[in-house]
Amino acid sequence: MVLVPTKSDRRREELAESALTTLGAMGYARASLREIAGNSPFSHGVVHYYFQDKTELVIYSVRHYKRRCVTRYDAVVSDSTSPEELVEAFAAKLAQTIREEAPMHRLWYDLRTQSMFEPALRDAITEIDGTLEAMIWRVVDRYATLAGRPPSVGAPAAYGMLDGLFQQALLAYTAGGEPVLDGLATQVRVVLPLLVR
Amino acid sequence: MVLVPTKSDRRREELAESALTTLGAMGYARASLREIAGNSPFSHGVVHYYFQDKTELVIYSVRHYKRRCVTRYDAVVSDSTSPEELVEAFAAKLAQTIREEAPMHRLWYDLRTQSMFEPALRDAITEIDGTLEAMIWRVVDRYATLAGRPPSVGAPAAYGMLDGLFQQALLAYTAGGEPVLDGLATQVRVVLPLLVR
DNA sequence: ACTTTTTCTTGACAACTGTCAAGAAGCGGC
DNA sequence: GCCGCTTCTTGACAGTTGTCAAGAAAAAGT
Repeated sequence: MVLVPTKSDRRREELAESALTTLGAMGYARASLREIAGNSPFSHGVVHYYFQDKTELVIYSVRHYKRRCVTRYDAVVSDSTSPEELVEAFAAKLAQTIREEAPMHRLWYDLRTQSMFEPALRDAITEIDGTLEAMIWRVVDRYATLAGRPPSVGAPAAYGMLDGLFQQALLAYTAGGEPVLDGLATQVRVVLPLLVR
Repeated sequence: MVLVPTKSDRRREELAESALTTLGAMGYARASLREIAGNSPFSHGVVHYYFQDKTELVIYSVRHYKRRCVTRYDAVVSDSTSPEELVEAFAAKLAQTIREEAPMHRLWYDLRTQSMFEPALRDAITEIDGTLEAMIWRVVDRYATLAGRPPSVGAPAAYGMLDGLFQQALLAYTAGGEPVLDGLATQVRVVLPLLVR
């Protein structure tokens, strides 16, 4: 029905974009609505014109972001013609997204953790987490196909393990910067082959 | 020098214990000093008599807790006589600690994530994370020995992957309760063998 | 018993929070 | 130019936060 986004929709996206900057830099708890509005072209009151409350803004923002990003590895999947090529491309992409979007990833882990304390976040987080699992599974499944061997673990386990490595790398990157990213690539080269028979 | 804990030390532990309850239930950001003191035999002002600020109290508390808990799997390591036995005991212990200490684990992941936004937390978190990695490595290394095969990944990768699975299970347990814990045990039975050649 | 020191409570502070209402500003149609 | 509607700003509200100082209470020392 709604083919073009309404003027209201575009404002919401604009606000969401500003919110993501602030949220990514300060985290969920420390990012106040005034601070968020301060990094936007608007004043602090406008938030409640477009969103019911802070939670709705945050959920909208992170949904907005993740929608763009669940396709991050699709090119890796479709362009690779051998298992080795896929591993390299995947490892490179992982390191790249930490380098270029660390604040967004920090925000994501922050929100996912907060959802354990704040039920209002739970549904949205669970849904997004599912799309991330599917995203990772497309990579693993494709790797299995290229290698001609069946996966050795299910989608949840594959996601859990790779997400654990990613989170560890993000944490180390936050404290130690660039150098640690090589370690992540090395780990991925070792781990992906373990995920197929 | 100090063989017995001073009276002051015991008060600090007492406060830390109360703080852990509140922090575990509400998370780092939402647990105010008044709330923490409210769940203790003292009033809210006493915190600044024993701790310089909130951060110091929180770090002291989580250090206090983790010191007790890094030995959690040591019995598993020393009592197992076959790889299969170790896997079962380890999987059972993982599920048990989620069941019995979920709030503490939520708090830990909360603090670890906050450390990416708050440099004041970083040193303590990094140090504790190292002891957890060592704890997990003792399990994996022992499994490798019992299986008569060398580990296929290093300590950081082993910790990253297993921690990822654990965190995923904790998240699912928080939303879905008891039933999901069987899944964790199943995953561990599949994954541990992948960590040795 | 009196003094000194340690321990703890109370009440206040300035700053900050999410929320909302009143009205200004902008903008369409007429 | 005027009206009505949408959009946005301003300023206020009630509540909360970490922090700290003043002094009460308790304990220790003499």
